[in-house]
Amino acid sequence: MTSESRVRTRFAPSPTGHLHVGGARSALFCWAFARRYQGKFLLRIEDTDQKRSSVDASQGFLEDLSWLGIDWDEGPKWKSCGGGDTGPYEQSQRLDIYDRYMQQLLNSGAAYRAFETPDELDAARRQARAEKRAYKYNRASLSLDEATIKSYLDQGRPYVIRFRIPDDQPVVVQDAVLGEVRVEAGELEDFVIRKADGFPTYHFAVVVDDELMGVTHVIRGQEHLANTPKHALLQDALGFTRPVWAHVSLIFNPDGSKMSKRDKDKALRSEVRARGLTAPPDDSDIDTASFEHWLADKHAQLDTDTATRLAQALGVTLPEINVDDFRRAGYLPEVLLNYLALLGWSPGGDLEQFDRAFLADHFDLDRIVKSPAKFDRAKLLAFNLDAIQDMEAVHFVDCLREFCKVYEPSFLDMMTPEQFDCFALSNKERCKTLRDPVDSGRFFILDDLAIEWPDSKPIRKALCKGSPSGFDRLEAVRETLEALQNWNADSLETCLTEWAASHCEEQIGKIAQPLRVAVSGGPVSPPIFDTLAILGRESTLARLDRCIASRSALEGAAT
RNA sequence: GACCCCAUCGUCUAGUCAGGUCAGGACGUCAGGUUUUCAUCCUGAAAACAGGGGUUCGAAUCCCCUUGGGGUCGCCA
Repeated sequence: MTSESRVRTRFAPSPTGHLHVGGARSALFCWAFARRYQGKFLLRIEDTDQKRSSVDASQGFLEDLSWLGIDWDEGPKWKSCGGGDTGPYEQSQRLDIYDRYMQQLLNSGAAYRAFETPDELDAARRQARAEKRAYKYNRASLSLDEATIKSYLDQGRPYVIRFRIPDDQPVVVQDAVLGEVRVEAGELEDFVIRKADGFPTYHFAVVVDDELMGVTHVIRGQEHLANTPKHALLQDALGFTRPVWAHVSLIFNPDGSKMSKRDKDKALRSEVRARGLTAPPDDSDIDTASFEHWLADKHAQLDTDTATRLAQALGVTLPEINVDDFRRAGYLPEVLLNYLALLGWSPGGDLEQFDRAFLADHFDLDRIVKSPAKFDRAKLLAFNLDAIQDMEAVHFVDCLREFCKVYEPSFLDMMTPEQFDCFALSNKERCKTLRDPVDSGRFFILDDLAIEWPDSKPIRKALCKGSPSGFDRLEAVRETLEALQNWNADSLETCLTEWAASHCEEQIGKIAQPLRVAVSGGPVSPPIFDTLAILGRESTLARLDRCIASRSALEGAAT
């Protein structure tokens, strides 16, 4: 491959909301393809919608991308990524560039000014719909004479610029995954390339930027397939070279609906409607005006924090759809990356689990799957488990510590570093996510006085059933524990195994489970010796005593 | 509705481009087993070429139709 034909790919998100998994997969494919051919991967922020763009959101994208390990060679600067000399990489900074090319099209007659108002167009669309006709812009402004146009301009009438679709010629585009895609003449309408506010539309900006940034391969979601003929025509009119397109199929929810970044808002809105709420719940901390606006506009999105608060107030579980959601849920970045790659691409054969380096060596366009894929959380979870089990123990401890630092700082505050290490290690073999240990190990950081033994089947089974019962054994073992010399997992194991030999017919479970319930308030914990070691002698005995003291209440409830 | 895209176990997929192995793997499911709880772990099983027509000695594979699914139809990207 010559240096001129060096691969250059780009990921071009609009900075609205967080990076969702579909976008992440597109970015990953672009990245992998560039790496595979020693090319460049660029990042460009498509912020030509003044109403929706926000600086914060694009920061979120960068963070999400870099968490996944997708680094970009050119684009916005962020840590060690970004830079490059085909920028600026924010479209809002490139307005003068677009205007130049816009003028070129205007001069050649390939584009023209159109003065219809949004309301007029809206009415025309509705009418077409009512008449069961496909709507297409009627080119009314194309036949305006120059004097009229000049007078409109003098009056300061707002206008857009439309691209004039060449007549009578079918558009054929080659797609690296789909093959030839053909659209007959007359199917396309004269689409808008510059909005009334002077900003280019997506179609125009994307074409100009891809050319100027030397993009050779455009890998993107199939939702863009219908736009591609428009882009091809624009490129032809501008004298640009067409890139290689590769349209990747979409990712769906298990129920078959499109996995959309708006799913959270959808879930929230439908709950709000189901309850007939017209004002935000008291504890959601949302002001009424923005709540009403959000409720009325199905395109509106709540930011993550607000959505989370509202979900809590409503008792709704939000679907995981953004990269950040999976991070919060305790998935490992390399696992998400692996799974995402597998959703729509495969290396062939039976290989499924691989890392970033493998992708960078082996990824190619010809193995991208054409059909849409459903996102299977169970499989992701299984991959995450495999990865955690394969990890070096010390690395896992580091990962869990990092996770807690961000999402569960109380675990670090309430435990000594030694306790935390032991806590992490005792969970490594049994957790599927980084969140599992903190969810199931909440009791570790609770005050001893906060542990309760609610009346439930597993608790009664462990404490009340049998003769001797769990309570009987707890009372019997207390003294032995109190007298134990060195309080650590090994000595606890020796001690309790010996004790079980003489008191439980060598069945360690007979004492393990009552102890587990006594110190945790529930039937689940890490291995019992680790659990007691982490808790320490003082907490263990305090919880034991309180549990024993609750005996009559629980036995009373059981009858 | 119009246009475009897609179609192998429940799910992700290998096999398709160069027709010829009991259609392979993984996740999930089910049945056993190991285990101090949960989670692991081990063994085994059920499970698919959407339907119909061609072409061919032979079709998951090539062609056509039907059906089903999806995308797009914005001064969003």
